[in-house]
Formats: sequence, C-alpha cells, structure tokens
Amino acid sequence: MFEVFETYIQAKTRLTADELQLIRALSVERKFRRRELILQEGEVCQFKLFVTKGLLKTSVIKDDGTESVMRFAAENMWTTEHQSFTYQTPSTVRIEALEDTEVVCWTRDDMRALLASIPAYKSYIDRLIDTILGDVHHRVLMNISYTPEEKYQAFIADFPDIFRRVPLHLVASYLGVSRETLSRVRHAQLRQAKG
Amino acid sequence: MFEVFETYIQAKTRLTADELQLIRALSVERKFRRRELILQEGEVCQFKLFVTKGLLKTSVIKDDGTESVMRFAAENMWTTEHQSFTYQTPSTVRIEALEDTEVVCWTRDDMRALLASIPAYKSYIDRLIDTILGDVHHRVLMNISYTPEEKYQAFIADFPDIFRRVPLHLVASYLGVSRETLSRVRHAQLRQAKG
DNA sequence: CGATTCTTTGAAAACAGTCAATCTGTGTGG
DNA sequence: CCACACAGATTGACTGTTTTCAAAGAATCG
Repeated sequence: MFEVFETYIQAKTRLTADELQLIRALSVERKFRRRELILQEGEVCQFKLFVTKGLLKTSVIKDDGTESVMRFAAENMWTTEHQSFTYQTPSTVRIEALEDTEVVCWTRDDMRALLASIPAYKSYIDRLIDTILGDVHHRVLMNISYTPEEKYQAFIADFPDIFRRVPLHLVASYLGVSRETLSRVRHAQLRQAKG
Repeated sequence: MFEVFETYIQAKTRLTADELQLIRALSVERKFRRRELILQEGEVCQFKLFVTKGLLKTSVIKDDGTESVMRFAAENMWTTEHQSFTYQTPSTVRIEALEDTEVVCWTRDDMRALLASIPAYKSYIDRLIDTILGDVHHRVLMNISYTPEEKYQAFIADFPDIFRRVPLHLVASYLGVSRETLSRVRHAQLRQAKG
C-alpha cells in the first residue's frame, strides 16, 4: 500500500530517499472491510489516513437517527476527523468503509514529528490544506445557492471517480436533499441527456 | 489600529518585542467607509486583513444578480480571499464594508516572510486555520441538516456580536434561506420567547 | 437464491420561495 | 429641521418545490 502513497507524494513534492524512508518508518498500513467502522462517535481519532484503495465515508448521526454525510474519501485522498485528531478529543463523527479499503496512516505525534523534520512535507501539507479550504468554500457556496439539479451536477463534476460508487441516498445526504428528490433529479437529467 | 492587533496576538501567542516590531514594520493600516469595496470581483486580493474595528462582508454575485454571503468579519477576525491571496489570481468574490471599518493588513509576500522568520507566528496561523476548518465544517453540517429555525439559532450562537449589526437579508443569504422566510422565523421565535 | 439494501414511483402534505404591497427607520440634501 | 428617498423589514396570498409517507421494484451481497 505504501507504494501507492509513495507514487502520489512524489508527484506532489520532492522528497529525498531518507525523508521518504522516515515517513514510511512511522506509517501504519491498515485494511478495512466494507461496512467496517474506522472511527466511532465518542472515540478519539488516532490517525490521519491516506486512502490507497477503496472508499470511506465520514458522517454525523443525529439523535433521530438521520445521517448527514460530511465527506467521501477514495483513492489518493486524505481523511481524518480534524478536530479529534488535532486535539485528541472525542469525535462527533464516524468514519466507515463503503468498500473494502486500504489505507496508510500516521498518528498525530508521528505526523507532527514528520512535519517538524521535513520542511518539504510540511509545505506540501500546507498546500493541501489550502486546497481543502477552497473545496469546502465551494461546497458552502453550493449549499446556500444551488438548486438540487445544480448540486448534483456539481457533485458529478467534483467527484467524477466517486459518484458512481456511492449509493444515491448517501449523495443526497451529502448534498442536503432527500433521496427521493435526488432520484427524480437524476431521472430528469438522464432523460434530458438522451432526448 | 495596530494596538488592537497587538493585544489580540499577544493573547494568542508569545512573541518577542523584536518579532512584533517586525510584524508591525510590514503591516499596512487601512480605513474603509461603509459600503466601500475592499476587493472587487476580478481583482487580485493583495492583502490578508485583520479587522480592528467595523464589519466586513465577503460575497459572491451570480449572473442573475443574486448575492450569496460567504462570510462576515468583525473586530478581531481575519479575512481574505484565500485562493486569490495565495495564488495571486483574480478573485471570484467581493469584500465590502458594512460599517466604517479599520484593518491592519499584510501582502502575501510580507506575510510569507513573517511566517518564515517567526515560528511562533507560523504556528499561531496553523492553529487559526485549524479553527477555521472546524468552523466551516460546522457550517456545512448546518447547511445540509438544519431547519431554517435551527440555522438562525446557530447563527446567533456562533456570532453573538455580529447578528445584531447585520441586515436580516444578509443573514438570510449567509444561511441559504430567503429573507422572507428568515423574517418569519425570527418573528415566531420572538413570540415564543415572550409567551 | 434469500435477505438486505437501495432505488424508484405516486400521491399528499408541508414547506419555503416568490411576488407584491406596505411599513419602518435612517440618513441625506434642500 | 423637515421632507424625501432609500434601504431594510414585514405581511399576505399564491405558487412551486421538496419532503414525507408508503409501497413496490431493482440490485446486490453473503
């Protein structure tokens, strides 16, 4: 699995063999089965995960049982519960595997050590966070100003590799519309694409 | 104005007199009138702003003239167009003063220089970004799972110092509901509070 | 297969959005 | 200082959309 990460990170930044070796030494490889929980509500998030294979879902479950999907993470994407990971506090979200999934991950302390000792890696992470910030701003704008049709189109455009692999009702939850509405939206768009 | 920033930053992190002096040396103080544009769509965002007095609004105007408010920034809050500032690309958003406003600000290059030479300042900014990330995740969750009533309550709880100073229709835009709906929501809540 | 999960569909209800008109307060200029 | 203009808020009636509920149909996994 680490090889996938290695390929990815080499494309993003220039690391020496020693630096990469250090990152590898502190990494942990883990596998999860479909439906397996990576993180449960109330637990402290111990790892920052890099997905090398499969698909993860981060979500919040309300008291009434309603689920809100915060995030999907497929190959070559990072995921973690930022708050819980950074401050080692109980998580309010859960992370679950939607497919059999393989990840490479690091604990907070190991991550800190790596970032402190490898400037190029730190600066890559800084750029990554810039990107995340841009993405989430885009998502907010979509949330407050798009119609359901536009939201679904944006989702397809933003996650071309993911949208076919995720059950529609989870996409609906991610977008903040009901599954029935999204089903109808998609149906209408399919008809339009044909006609 | 710098004094306000100084008080703020000293409470957040420990800086030496020299470091603070350096930060001051590169800072620019600016004042804006109510309704004045700080940043226009298409312009490159030259500054990262720290508000010492007043209130700013960041928003996006769609082709049909509809405005979506992305963010408010009052005293002791930072604001900038992250994408435009970081990569010096044209901004898709505008920033406007809702009140007469005073800010302390820094250009990207000066900010970079400061962060590179003052580790404590860099680490403060890193923590700040952690906070922003948490805030915006909270906002997304609110967007996709709260009712208009809950959104308004959350806004009041999140911005107790701001909500009274902002026209209701801008709050509505920020929350992604129509101004009429928010007006009715607020009315109902006032009645409830009395009864 | 057999059971679960997921999707679709229809009909009804609830809801928020739109439109239009009015009301309020504020600030500006004569 | 007044009057007028303007930005903002409210209200009612209406429209349109989305949610909800319920049931049936498809797909998928074990």
